[in-house]
Amino acid sequence: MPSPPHKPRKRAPTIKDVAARADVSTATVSHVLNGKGRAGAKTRDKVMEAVRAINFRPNRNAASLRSRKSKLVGLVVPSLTNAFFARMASEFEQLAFANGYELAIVVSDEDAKMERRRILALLSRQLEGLIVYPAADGSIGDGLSPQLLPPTVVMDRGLDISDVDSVGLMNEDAGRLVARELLALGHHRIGVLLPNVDLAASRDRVAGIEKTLAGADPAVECRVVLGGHTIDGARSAIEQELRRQDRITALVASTNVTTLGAIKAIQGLQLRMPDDLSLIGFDDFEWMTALRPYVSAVAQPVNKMAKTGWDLLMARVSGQRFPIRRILLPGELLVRESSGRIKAGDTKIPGGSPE
Amino acid sequence: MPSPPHKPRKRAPTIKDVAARADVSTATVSHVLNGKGRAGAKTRDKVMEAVRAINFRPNRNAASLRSRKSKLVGLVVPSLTNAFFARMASEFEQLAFANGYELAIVVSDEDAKMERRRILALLSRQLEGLIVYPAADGSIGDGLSPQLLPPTVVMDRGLDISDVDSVGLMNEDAGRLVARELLALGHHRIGVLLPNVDLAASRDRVAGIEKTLAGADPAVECRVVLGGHTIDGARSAIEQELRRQDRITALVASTNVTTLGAIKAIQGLQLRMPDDLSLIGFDDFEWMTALRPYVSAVAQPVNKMAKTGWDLLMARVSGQRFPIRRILLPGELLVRESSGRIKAGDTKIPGGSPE
DNA sequence: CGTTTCTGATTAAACGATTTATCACTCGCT
DNA sequence: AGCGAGTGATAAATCGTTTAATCAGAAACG
Repeated sequence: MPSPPHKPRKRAPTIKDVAARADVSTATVSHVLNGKGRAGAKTRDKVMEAVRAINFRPNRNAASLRSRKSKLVGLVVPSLTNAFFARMASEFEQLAFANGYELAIVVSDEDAKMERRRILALLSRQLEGLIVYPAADGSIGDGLSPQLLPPTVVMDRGLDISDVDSVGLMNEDAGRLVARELLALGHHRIGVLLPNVDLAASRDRVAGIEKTLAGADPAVECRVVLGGHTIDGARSAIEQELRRQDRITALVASTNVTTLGAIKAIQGLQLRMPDDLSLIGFDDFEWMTALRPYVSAVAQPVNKMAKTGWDLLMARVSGQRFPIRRILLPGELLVRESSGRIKAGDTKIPGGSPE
Repeated sequence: MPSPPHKPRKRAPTIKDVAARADVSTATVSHVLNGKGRAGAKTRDKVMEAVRAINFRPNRNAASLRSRKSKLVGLVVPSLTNAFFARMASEFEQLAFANGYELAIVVSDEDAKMERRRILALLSRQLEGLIVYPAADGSIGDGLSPQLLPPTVVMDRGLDISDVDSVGLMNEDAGRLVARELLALGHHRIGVLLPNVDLAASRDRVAGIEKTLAGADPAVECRVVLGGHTIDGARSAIEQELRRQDRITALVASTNVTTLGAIKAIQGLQLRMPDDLSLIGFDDFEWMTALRPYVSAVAQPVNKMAKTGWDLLMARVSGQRFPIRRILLPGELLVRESSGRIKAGDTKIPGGSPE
């Protein structure tokens, strides 16, 4: 048997080691490293030299303890397998690092209780700021008092939470955009597939759609279907609707998950887009270009949203005081291949028309 | 102008506050909370009561400082927008939380220098363990000495790094699987699309393919194409090959990114799968079911990989000593719609098999 | 009853940084 | 020469926990 590798793993050098080697006090080392106090040019060099020589890296736990600055911000997302949140997490991670912070990412799994536990765990690390995509609207962490939290920015959903800044999409406007497009294409039975009614974002998107449809000249029917947070859940939920004799002529999916679920359902029933049914989804990812048809969707300004949220958070973290800010960014409707004019004799049972 | 919200943000309660309220020493509180020392039933109750009353949450920075246990493990991934890594991150996050740890996720952006910087930043948080998907093979963090690192598990790539445990796919076997399938289908000009030659994982997959093809009875041509780490990069790289007169009859894409790139290229050139070209990719995600055709691929045992890596790491973290372990898990070839027999007229090889 | 053993709880010293207050010294100025 | 201001560096307290070392008292024992 090969002998186990001998790992010395000697204790990491501390600021004292640096001080000793540079023949100065630890205070001086700290000052040099953080550029705080005054320091002469040659001592500065001595210190830096020593730091390099023994490969010193300050223990951030100790630093945080004393300075009360953790250089840590938390990010709570409902899921990382959802490409949208993964993308957002990626954006925030970049921003954090670029600003000398670290990002602690936790996953709430779309569950408020879990969200609470995760946030509490984060809290014990003394984060300076928190970015949350709440699992449910109305509160953070199932009723966690904002008093207990560091400066917080709520993203995308839960804009109705009081006392916290938030950044989101102009959801109602996005809904309007989609509805208008569909009306222009002549659709008159429109379905809306959303995860559930607990999330303001989806609710608002639906509201935008409904309000627009309500004013339509020839009356337009609007059917709302709840699909949950999984692709297959959404698929089976909408499948029922698509099997109806008088099925909808167009479908709006209010999230990327429901969009994927809708596509699966549509494909499973051998319906063709946009001939048999128009589909407009939400969110846009590079890999979606591989889908046939290339699905029309409302794209969110992912980059700008992250930047806006981050800047807002940093403003608070740095102690600026200003009234609660609620920033909404516009979505962009990308008309692609899955939406189009309704066919003349539209109500037809799946069975396929010849080309 | 509305007045800014008045945030008191009073200092968080400390263990001293608990001690005072329960009328015991801080040591006792600590003992009760961590179940370490001896504690009487009634004092235990008093303490817990006090903890609840003032809503005490221990400052983990202080705890880590003293106990030298950070309850933190780091995860380094090349990207979070790549669904595979996002999925893995998600798995590890679950595992970490379930075991009372927190996961610090950092993104190296496929760049060794960046990987180094990120790891160093993590290190200052005193992590107990590190899980890395190296950006490049042969070393962690562009030559970071394992001596400086906490217990580390290298995932998926870089199995040739000495002195660290690792978990990966049986890449060469996976390559063999794919090659055999393609041979069985009668293909004789096979392309392989991989990001680059710097990563052992892809190299091994290719090696498996090449070795298998080398032994084929009627000689089989194998063309290797480098596509980089982006979908569009892969797309344009393979497009050239697909435009050739004597283009390949089957293509293997060694990662999910190159798979997507290949699909885009194939669609762009109006080629049909599997009639004009067979495609077998790597990685399997739920949303891929929305792709037409549903692409054949080698699926990695994501769940088991994460679990294996985590357990290995925890074993090291808990101080167990054993020889370096390199664990390889088998991939599973999922034959779906994008791969099939070559069309009869396509081959000009004498003696072509007629079915 | 005296001694030992256990039990439950405390005291006080870390842990590794930051920060406040202070100090010694050099200049510049009257 | 005397004094105030400015510079560069330091000593020591501190952050909120954990933990090693004790300690007082009760129970057990001969």
